[in-house]
Amino acid sequence: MRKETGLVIAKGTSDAAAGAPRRGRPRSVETTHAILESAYTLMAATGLAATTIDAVARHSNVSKMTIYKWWPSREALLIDAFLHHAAQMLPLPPTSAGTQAARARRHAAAYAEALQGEFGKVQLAVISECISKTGSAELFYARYLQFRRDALVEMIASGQRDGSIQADAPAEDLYDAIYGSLFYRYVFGIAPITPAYARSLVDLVLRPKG
Amino acid sequence: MRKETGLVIAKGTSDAAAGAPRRGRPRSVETTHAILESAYTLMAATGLAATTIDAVARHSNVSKMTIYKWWPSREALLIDAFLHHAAQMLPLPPTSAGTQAARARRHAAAYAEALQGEFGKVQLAVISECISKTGSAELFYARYLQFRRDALVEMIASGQRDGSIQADAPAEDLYDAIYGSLFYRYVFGIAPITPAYARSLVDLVLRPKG
Amino acid sequence: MRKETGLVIAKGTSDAAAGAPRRGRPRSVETTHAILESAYTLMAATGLAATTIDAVARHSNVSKMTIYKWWPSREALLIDAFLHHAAQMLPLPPTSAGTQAARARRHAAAYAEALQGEFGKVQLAVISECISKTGSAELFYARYLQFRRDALVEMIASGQRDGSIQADAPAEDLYDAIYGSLFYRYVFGIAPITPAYARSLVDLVLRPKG
Amino acid sequence: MRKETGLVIAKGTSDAAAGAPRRGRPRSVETTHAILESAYTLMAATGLAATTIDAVARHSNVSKMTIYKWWPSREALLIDAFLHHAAQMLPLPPTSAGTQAARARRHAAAYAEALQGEFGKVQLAVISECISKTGSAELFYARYLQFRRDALVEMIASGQRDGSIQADAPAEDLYDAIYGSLFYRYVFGIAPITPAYARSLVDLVLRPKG
DNA sequence: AGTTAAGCGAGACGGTACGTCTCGTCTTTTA
DNA sequence: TAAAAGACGAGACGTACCGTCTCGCTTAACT
Repeated sequence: MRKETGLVIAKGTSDAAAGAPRRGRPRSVETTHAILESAYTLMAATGLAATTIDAVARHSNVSKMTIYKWWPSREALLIDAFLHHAAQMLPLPPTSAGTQAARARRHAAAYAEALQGEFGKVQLAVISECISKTGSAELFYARYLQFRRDALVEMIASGQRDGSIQADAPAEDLYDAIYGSLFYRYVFGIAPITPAYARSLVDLVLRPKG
Repeated sequence: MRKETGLVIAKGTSDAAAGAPRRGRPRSVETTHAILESAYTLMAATGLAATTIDAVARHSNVSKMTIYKWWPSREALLIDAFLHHAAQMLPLPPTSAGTQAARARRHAAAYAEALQGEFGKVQLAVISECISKTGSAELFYARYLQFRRDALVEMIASGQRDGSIQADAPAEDLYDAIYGSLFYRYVFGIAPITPAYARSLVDLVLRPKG
Repeated sequence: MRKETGLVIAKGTSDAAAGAPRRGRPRSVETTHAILESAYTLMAATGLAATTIDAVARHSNVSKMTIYKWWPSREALLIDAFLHHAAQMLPLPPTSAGTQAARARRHAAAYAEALQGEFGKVQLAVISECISKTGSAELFYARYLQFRRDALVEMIASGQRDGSIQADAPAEDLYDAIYGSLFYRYVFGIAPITPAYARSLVDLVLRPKG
Repeated sequence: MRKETGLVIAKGTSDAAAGAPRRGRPRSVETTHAILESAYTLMAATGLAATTIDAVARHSNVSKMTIYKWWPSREALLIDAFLHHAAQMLPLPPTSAGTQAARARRHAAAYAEALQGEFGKVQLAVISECISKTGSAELFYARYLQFRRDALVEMIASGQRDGSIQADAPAEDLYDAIYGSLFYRYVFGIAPITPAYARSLVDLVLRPKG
């Protein structure tokens, strides 16, 4: 089992666990945690714009130098802070009972649920920061989304193979139609993203049997 | 009848055209244009982060005061600058020949085409700026997207009524599935947004007859 | 009797009274007064720094253009506003009874008295403004002080001739020693300028007989 | 024993020298010097009005923040810049040979000499700035003048005690009569302040024996 | 036990944008 | 033609954050 899914940008964190006991004073784990917690807290509480490096340093009682030492940029820190919290929050697609269509329905509903809380707000802020700095959210995709999307695409494909999902378009397209819809509505505030809507959307796109 | 579609944030722009000849020196049209053109040019050329109010003032030879007088915030200016250009670029859905499904297909393809150029880049930057400052892109939706979405939703509904579109979900959901997919893929850089993909997506979601 | 002692800088004021009935709308006397009154009021009430052209325009309900039309600069306006009020307030040296020394003593005491009120504050502000803009207060001297100094110097000289003033230095030097002392103490806030101090100073410098 | 005579406004300057080795990066001495030198240079060269914080920052290659960090206001900086230069330029009253009256004569002549150069111009500008901002030049007095005045007053009093100065008024009054005269003439540009005039003034006021 | 390498907090610093302010000029309409 | 109304360019104001830099103290591994 992997402890980290390769998502962490900060240098050194994994090295510490691995092999060679480095010379000098080892990196303080509490400090790293304090930074990430503070970053997440500030993002959630005061919004993205107010989550400056200075503010994180103040809130966590850590010097700016220490932050700059381990994270190359603001978006890197924000992504790490998001992952630090989100990893547990929105688990990978459930392997639980039911048809693949039912599982897809459950996952979409859970995601819709999560979007309505703090998670949605912070996620969007992080994505926005990536876009602002790099022109797109590819970094966020690579570090967080891709893994989840791949898993769900595979789930849909499997449903197509066993006949429980009747839509015959590429599974990627089906996934994007579902989660793209949810994301689109969320970003533009078109309507509240309810679990019910998520479920109806899955049925609309996947056309499950029965 | 108003010429503008309610998209302009800057105060007074529309009042000037309408009725009462105001007292005092009238607002300079060239100045307004210079500001908007400069803002768009800078957004496209140097990116959103470099498109500061100071930079726009420098580039357009306009004083900062004048900009702050007519636009309450940076995002307001950026949206206006975007609209100023985009209005012509991505016209409303065509009223041209063919079934409603064919017209929807054409519009989606045109949008996909546009996304690949400068337009897509700038649009995304503006949306991201809105999110950064206000927490969501509702402002962008209200000033730009809503009008277009409403028109296309009506087109889809009309296709459903005359039977050329077989999908029987609410037209809004169908629209969001199409354009949400395009947006999602674009934001996360999942794949190039080709006109072909846009057309296949329309067929997948709307299930046109024949 | 002279109405104005040639102190006014603003153009046109005297033309209005004199001869030729000019073409077009005549200059409004109330406007001129309103400007000067407002300028003085603001100087006394809010201090010199807050007495901007904009503030005067606002307070007097006169357009900025009108002020700029008649006064070439801020200090010109401030001097005029000061003269407008001060001319009556601190009259020329009294021609009343007593020896020249007694009259000098009385005038110095009256000046000391005046310095302690609003007059002192405004006068100093105007002088300071002249220095800030032109490097010295020569303009203030030429328009206000010189006339008064000349009169008093002559009074002292007359006292020297008739023997009531024993000091034998040039009368200018004696005048400057008295009023320079008062001014110096006032500017640097060394001590309150009391009439008693002014009188003792006159006696110290002039050494009157008896 | 402190080297400085309490004239410096900038915080921390003296603390650095004293005792406790402070934490963090120590304040840069070159930076402080560059700021003061630039401020003085600009005052002398371009006048007080042009000596803005921005201009000082540009000229000294120092960030505005750094200036604002150490000086609370423009006048504070200007006074410090003046003191920085003036301290050497116009030394305290000489302890050299001769009677007290002769020494007073020499000091007055030296002051008159200095007034005619750049020093007089800058000094007056600083005083004017104090008046503009605070209503009087008490700040300038407290930080610069008082110390010198006290020393000279004591010198005059000593001359009175040993009989070399015959004037029997309070020594403060005598000092103010001399330096007030010089200041008055200088401010209003009544006449050039020559060393000869200064010496004759000392004789007029102090009436030295012989 | 002493040395050495790195972690870390405190805080100075140059740079740059922020949003506000006043100045003095300019351009209209109204009287 | 005077005056009011108000747009405008210029540029200083004081603040904030950025990312870099010196310091000096602390902590552990290595000698």
